[in-house]
Amino acid sequence: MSVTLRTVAERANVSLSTASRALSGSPLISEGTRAVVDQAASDLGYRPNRAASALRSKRSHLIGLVLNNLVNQSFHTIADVIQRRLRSEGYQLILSTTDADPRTEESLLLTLADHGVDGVIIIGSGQSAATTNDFLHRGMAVVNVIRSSHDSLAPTVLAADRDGAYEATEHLASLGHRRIGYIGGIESADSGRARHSGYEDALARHGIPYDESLVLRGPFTQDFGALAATELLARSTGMTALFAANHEAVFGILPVLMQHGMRIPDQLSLVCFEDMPLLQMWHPAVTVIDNGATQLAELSVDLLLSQIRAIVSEGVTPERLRRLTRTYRVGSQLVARASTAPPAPAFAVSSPRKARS
Amino acid sequence: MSVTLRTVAERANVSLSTASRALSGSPLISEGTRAVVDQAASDLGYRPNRAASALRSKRSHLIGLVLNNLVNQSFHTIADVIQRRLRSEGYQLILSTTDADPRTEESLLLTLADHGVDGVIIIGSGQSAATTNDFLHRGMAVVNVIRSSHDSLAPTVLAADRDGAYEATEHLASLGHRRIGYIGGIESADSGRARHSGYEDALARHGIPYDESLVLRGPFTQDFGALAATELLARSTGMTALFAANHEAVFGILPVLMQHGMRIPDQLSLVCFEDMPLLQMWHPAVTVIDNGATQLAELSVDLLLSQIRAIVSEGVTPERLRRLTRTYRVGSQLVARASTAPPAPAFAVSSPRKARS
DNA sequence: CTGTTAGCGCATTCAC
DNA sequence: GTGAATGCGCTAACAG
Repeated sequence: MSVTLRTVAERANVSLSTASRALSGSPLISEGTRAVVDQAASDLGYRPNRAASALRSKRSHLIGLVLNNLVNQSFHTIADVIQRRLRSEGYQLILSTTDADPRTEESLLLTLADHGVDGVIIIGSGQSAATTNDFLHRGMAVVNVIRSSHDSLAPTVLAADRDGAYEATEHLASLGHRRIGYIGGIESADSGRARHSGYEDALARHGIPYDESLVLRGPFTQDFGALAATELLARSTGMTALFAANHEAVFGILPVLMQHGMRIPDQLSLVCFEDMPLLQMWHPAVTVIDNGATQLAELSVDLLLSQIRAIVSEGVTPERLRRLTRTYRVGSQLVARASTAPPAPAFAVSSPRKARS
Repeated sequence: MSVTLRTVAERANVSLSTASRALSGSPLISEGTRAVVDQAASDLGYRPNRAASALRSKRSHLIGLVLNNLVNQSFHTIADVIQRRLRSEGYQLILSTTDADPRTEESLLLTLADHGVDGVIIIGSGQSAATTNDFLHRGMAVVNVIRSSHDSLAPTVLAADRDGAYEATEHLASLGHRRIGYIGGIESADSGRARHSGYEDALARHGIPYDESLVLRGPFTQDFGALAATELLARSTGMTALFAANHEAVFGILPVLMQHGMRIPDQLSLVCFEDMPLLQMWHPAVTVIDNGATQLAELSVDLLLSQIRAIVSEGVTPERLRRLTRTYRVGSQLVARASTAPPAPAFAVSSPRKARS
C-alpha cells in the first residue's frame, strides 16, 4: 500500500540496492542514476522507514537526552538547544526526565538503548557509569553534561562553577565589599561544592576572613532561597553584598529583598549565578554569572556527533575509547549590570579601598 | 552476539513464537511456559529490539510532541508532564520545536512519521491539518493542544482563554475598579483574541465603557511588556487596575511597575494570566489566572492513549474518526492573592507619591 | 558503477 | 497452547 524503496526502485528502473545507495548519498553511484532515483522518490513522495533502516543498519537517527526536569532554566535551555542542533543534523531527540532518581535514570537509559538510539546526552546522577560505559562498548555515543561521573569513559562537559563563583566574589571584593553573603547549594552537589570553594578562594585571595554567619547552603528550591535571604537579613552581619549561587533559590531571594525594601545596590550589592531574562529586566538589572547553558549544549552536541562519526569510521576500538575520556569546561562569564556597586561608605565595615584594576 | 528473542527461546526450550507471545503477555500461553520464558529472559538480561518490533508490528512506542519552544513556561510544563505520563505508560517522547514556523512544523511531522511514532501531540500553527488528518487515516493518533486547527479531525484541548480573561476582569470590576488596563497578545493569535474578548465582555457586563487608551496589544515578548507598561503608566488614564494577559510580557511589566515605584495593590491592582512560581513569591504575591498547563497536558495524553487503544481494537474506521473530532476546554482558575484590592478612592486618579523606602 | 542475495529481530499468520 | 514459516523495509556484503 505505502510507497517503499522497492516502489521507487521500480519506478526508476533500478535495483533495490541502487535506489538505496542513491538516496543515502553513496559515492559509488553515477550522477545520472542518482538524479533518476531522486526524481522517482520525490514523484512518489517516498519517505524512508526509519525502523527498517535502524534494524538493518544499527543507526536510528535518534538521540536520547536524560535530565532531571524541564523546569530549571538551564535544563530547558539545554534541551531546547540540543534539540535544534540535532534536528539540523538529521537526528531526533528522545527526551527523558529522571527527577534526579538514579533508578529512574538507569531504567531510562536501558529503554533508550532498546530504541536503538545512536547516542545519549546525560545530565545524570553519576551512578550510571557502568551502563553508559557498556553503551560505549556497544558503539553508542555518550556525553556527560553538567554533572561528572568519575568512572565514566565518556567525555564530560562541565560548567565552570568554581571559576564563576570566584569571579563573582572577586567582582564584589574588588568593588570594596568585605562582608559578602553567600547563599548556595548543598555540599553534596558538585556545583554546590565547586561554587562554594570559588567563593572561599576569592575571599582568601583578597584577605577577607571567611565568616560562617554570612553563609547559607541548602537545597535547590525557591523556598530555601526565601528562608536563607530572610535569615541573612535578620542577622546583624554588616553584609553589604550578596552572592546568590543557587539558581532555584534566586526566585525566593529576590522577593524577600524587595519585601524588606533593600535598596540595590545602595544597601546591598547582588550577584546571581545563571542568567535569565527576568534578571536582565529586574530593577535594577542584576549582575550575573552566565554559566553558558547554550554553549554547554552546543559543545555536547559537537562531542556527540564527532563520536558518532568516529564510530562509523573507526568502529569501537580501545584506543578510541581512551581518547574519548576527557573533561571540557565551558567558561562562565561575569555580566556586570546595575545591581553591584561599591559599598556605601557610611555602611561599609572597613574603609573602602580603591578597586584594583 | 547480543541476546535476542531467539536466545531466550532456546534457553527456555520453546519456539520463537512462543517466547514472543509469552513476553508480550498473550493470553493463549500457559502459566508454566510463561514463567519459564520470563525466567530465561531475565536470566539473560534480554531487552527487546524496538526497531524490529516496530517494523513488524507498526507500533514504535514512540510519541511525537511538536511545540514552539521550551522557554515558555506553559510549554515546558506541558512537555515535562506529557513526558512523565507517557513514560509511565511505556512510551517515549520525541520532542521537536518549531519556533512557530509552519514549514518547520510540517517537515517535523513527516520526520516523526518516518520514525513510526504511534501518535503526535501538537501545539501547532493550525496549518498542518492536512498532514495530521492523513496521519489519522494511517492509524496514528493525533491530539491538538492549546491552538486549534479548524480543519483538523483530531481532538483539540484548549485553555479557557476567554473565560479566564472574563474572570480576571470581573474580579477587578467586582472590587470596584472601573479603569482597568489591559496588556495582551496580538489579535491574530487565538489566545490573544479570546482573552481580549473576555476582557471586553466582562467590562460590558459591568457597564464599564471600553476605553482604547487603556488597552495595548502586541507580540509575546518581554520587551513588549516593558514598553506597554511604560506607555500605560505615562498616559493619564486614571488606571487603577491592570490585567496582564500576555504571559511573556509579564516579565517586562513587573520590572517596570517596580521601577516606577507603583504600590501594589494600593495604587494599582494587578492580575496576570498563567501562574508561575515567581508570581507566588512576588511582593505582593500576584493574583493570577491559572491556565491549567498541567491539566492540559494530562488530558492530551489521556486522549492520545485512548485513541491508540481504539485504533488497536477498532482499526481506522470512518465512524471512529467522526467521534474523534471534538474540542475540550480545560477551565482556568482565578487564584486571588495580594496584588488585587479595591481602588483607593483618594489616590485613584492622582499622581503617584514617592515610592516607599 | 550496478544487481543479486541475504538477513537485521520480531510478530503474526497458519497449521497441528 | 505451541511450533514452523513468512516477511515488515531496508542496507550491506558479494559478485559482476
